[in-house]
Amino acid sequence: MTREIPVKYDPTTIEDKWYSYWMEQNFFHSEPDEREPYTIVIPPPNVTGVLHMGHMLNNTIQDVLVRRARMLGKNGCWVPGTDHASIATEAKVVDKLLKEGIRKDSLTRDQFLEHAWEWTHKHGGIILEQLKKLGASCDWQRTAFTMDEIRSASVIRTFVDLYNKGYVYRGVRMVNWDPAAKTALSDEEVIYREEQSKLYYVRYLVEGTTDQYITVATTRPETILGDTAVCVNPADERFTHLAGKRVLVPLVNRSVPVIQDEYVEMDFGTGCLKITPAHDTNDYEIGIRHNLEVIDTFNDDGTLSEKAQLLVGVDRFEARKLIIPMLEAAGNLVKIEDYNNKVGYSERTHVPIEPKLSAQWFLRMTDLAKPALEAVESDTIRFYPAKFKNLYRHWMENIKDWCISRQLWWGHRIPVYYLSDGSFVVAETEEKAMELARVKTGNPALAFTALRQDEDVLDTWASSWLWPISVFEKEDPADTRDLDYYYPTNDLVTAPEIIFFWVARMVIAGYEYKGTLPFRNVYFTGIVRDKLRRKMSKSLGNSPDPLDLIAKYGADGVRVGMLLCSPAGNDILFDESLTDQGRGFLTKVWNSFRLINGWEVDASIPQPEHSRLGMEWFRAKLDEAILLMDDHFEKYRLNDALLTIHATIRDEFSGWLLEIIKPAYQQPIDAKSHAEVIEVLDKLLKLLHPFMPFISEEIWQLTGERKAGESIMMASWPKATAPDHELSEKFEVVKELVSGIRSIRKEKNIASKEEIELYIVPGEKGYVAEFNAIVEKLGNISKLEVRADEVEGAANFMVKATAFYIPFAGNVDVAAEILRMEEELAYNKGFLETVVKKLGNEKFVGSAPAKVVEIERKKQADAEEKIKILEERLAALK
RNA sequence: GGGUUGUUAGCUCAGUUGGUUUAGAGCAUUACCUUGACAGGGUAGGGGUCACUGGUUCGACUCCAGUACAACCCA
Repeated sequence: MTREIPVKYDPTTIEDKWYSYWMEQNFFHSEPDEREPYTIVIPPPNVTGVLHMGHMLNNTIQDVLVRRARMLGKNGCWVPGTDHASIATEAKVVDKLLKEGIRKDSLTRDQFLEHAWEWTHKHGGIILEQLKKLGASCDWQRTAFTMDEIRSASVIRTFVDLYNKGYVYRGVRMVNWDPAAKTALSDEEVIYREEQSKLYYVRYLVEGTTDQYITVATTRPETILGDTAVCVNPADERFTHLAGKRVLVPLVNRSVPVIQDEYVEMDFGTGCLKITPAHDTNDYEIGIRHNLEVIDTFNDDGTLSEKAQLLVGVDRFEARKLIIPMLEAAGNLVKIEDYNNKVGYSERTHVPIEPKLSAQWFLRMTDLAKPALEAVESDTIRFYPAKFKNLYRHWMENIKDWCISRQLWWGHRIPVYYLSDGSFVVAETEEKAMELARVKTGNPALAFTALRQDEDVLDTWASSWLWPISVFEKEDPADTRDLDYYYPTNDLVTAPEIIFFWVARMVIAGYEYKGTLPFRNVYFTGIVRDKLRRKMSKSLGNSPDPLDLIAKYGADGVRVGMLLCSPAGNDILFDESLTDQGRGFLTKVWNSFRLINGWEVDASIPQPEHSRLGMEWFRAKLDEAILLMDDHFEKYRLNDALLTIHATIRDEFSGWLLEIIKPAYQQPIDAKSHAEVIEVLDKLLKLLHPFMPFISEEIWQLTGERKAGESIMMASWPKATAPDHELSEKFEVVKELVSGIRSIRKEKNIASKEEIELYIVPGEKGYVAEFNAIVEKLGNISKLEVRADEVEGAANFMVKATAFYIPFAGNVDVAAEILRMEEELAYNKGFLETVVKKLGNEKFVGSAPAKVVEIERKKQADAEEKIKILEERLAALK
């Protein structure tokens, strides 16, 4: 059945061909049926984003999992979709409009949203199209978007429900304020950077004195104008005399108390801390404890407000420069020191964050978090690797209320409607809000214009946390057929950096709204970094374009390249040599098939003994590999599973089996061996398919008569029968022997084509002749003979306690031979010594398990025998 | 400052209840093979006192404590 196939494997055309075929056959689509479901929801990428290396890794892993699940007979469903990414997308749209000369504040909310939707429609599908190139077997008919109708309705419904249950509240809190975007940010959206700054020492006059001062150290002298106390540690004896006194704030001469709080570190700065409750999170907490006045001296854009009294309207950084000479002139500046501190920056606008008091919507988390913590603690939800449980627990136990409002337009607008008196109602729609408002006011004629909806939108994660539920919802929320079938999902594949943003919150939402977990297993991938350990990012320009990589190495090559080096949770240091390895393997698989494909089959010749033995051994080896892979998959050790099939194909199948059964040049192969090798190849391809879907499909289609609509992706995962471990172990000795022969050939310059003779002098346990046929073939041996004694003038080597001799033309270098044997002897003696020492220890023999002691005794016997033989042979040579 | 995790070959990493011939893989490197599937190959080799110091144990890369260094998370 020789077919014409190309010498070189061309991934591009073959990958496009099979992806189209799978799509036409609708293999990726899933509908509920009687099979066990296997569900993954994609971590939705940013709708206006493009594919980066992190997505490649993450989605390759998901594809591997879902493809294997289908082959195991499960109803595999991988739901794709995108996320509206409120702040990131809005920032991009604002930038784009600015380039067109349009300022955001010149537009109405509706006009701006029109631009945002236009942008979304233009860029929204790009990333999903890119995933197709990778081979992702997503159920595209289920593609969801966090801002489509169904998902939006779900978000709003949830907000109203949480409000009605008392979890949502409006509060004035210290938030991370982005003065450029003029919005609050969550803690997770702030990036702290080490920065060189100054520590300013400023003295405050003690009230009622003319020469007593207390000196504080601060990095932000411009906030002095908002000071409402000076704080010392109660244990600090240097300041006990000041307790209860008051001091005057420099420049504005406000009288403020000296308070005592253990928060102050005695050995930092002067041991005195100025307290500005409006502009520092810790100061705010202290302010609450000591009932301090709060003076907000900043405007929303970061300039100083009327309340500052001085420098009104000046930007905060300009104010810092200007206030120093003012303090100096007033005689309050003591000294300035260089200082390194960490400053928070906005992840999106890159300006320093201003801690600011602001009215925001919050979600009370403490009660909601309880079942979510329990689920992970009890391993109801499993983390891979498990070390992330610690991180999760730490966060959950110290959980803070979640600030869910954002001062943006792009997102789900908060369904809160204010009345003219400042009171409000919360409802899913304006109409329902109106009803509530009419009841509330007792005025059935209340007009719609009397209601004003909250201007803010919800944090994006307030939609993402519903994702495992909302992707299965229908227009009619009562239609729960899909949700009932696919939920809880099975596996979530994501990055550890969003364990709080997303994973924890999904678990919370799952328990609150479905009463059960959203997924059973969470697989944390690493971060893809470059060789210098920098995270790969577009802004750094250190990331290759994934599509270029696919074009160059093939999707299969890229997938394998990434997985080869990525144990769960470990960062991967990406280098093109990895994808190069992937491509190398692709070529190896192709050439192995090309070899088999090129053989003429002759039904009249019987199966040679070496082929019969080789096949028998390989079947045992393959069974071992299947069991090992299943075990690796079970433990989510995907790269180990890949390494197993990689080694089985490259080393065992191509390196050993094919060499064994390969007919002589231009000779046909017997029909039995041919059929058998196709059979094992078929299994190997199936085991390979989750990792390399394209080449496995291409070859599988060529190895038999396939009907239209057939595909390896719908084939069954191979099952192992009890492997013959004894056989595969015995074969390892054969490998050692063949390697020994190859070494001698190399050492003595004997060409592989040249036939040689092999003489065997067995040790006490004798020589197993079972595999002689294979040894003869692979070693190109013309004569194989077991003897009782030394062969003169021959190269030799040992495997275990058996000596092998190969006569050759030329002189034996006796001196070199002696040297080599002496080295081997020394090694064995050293080894024996450690074993004997161990066995000589009564405590060891007494307390170690019998099995372990037995193994040690066998080591001893083996080493002693080998030493004996080596000594005899050395004596004979000398 | 608090927490978490790590430190094994030149590099990136395995090492799965402490014992499996005195530590494994890939890459890189060295030598040979322009072989009849595969030079994007093949064959054979070199390379490690498992960060350091103690402790537990008959036995420690593995468990415990401390030290040094690194990364990440939180403030």
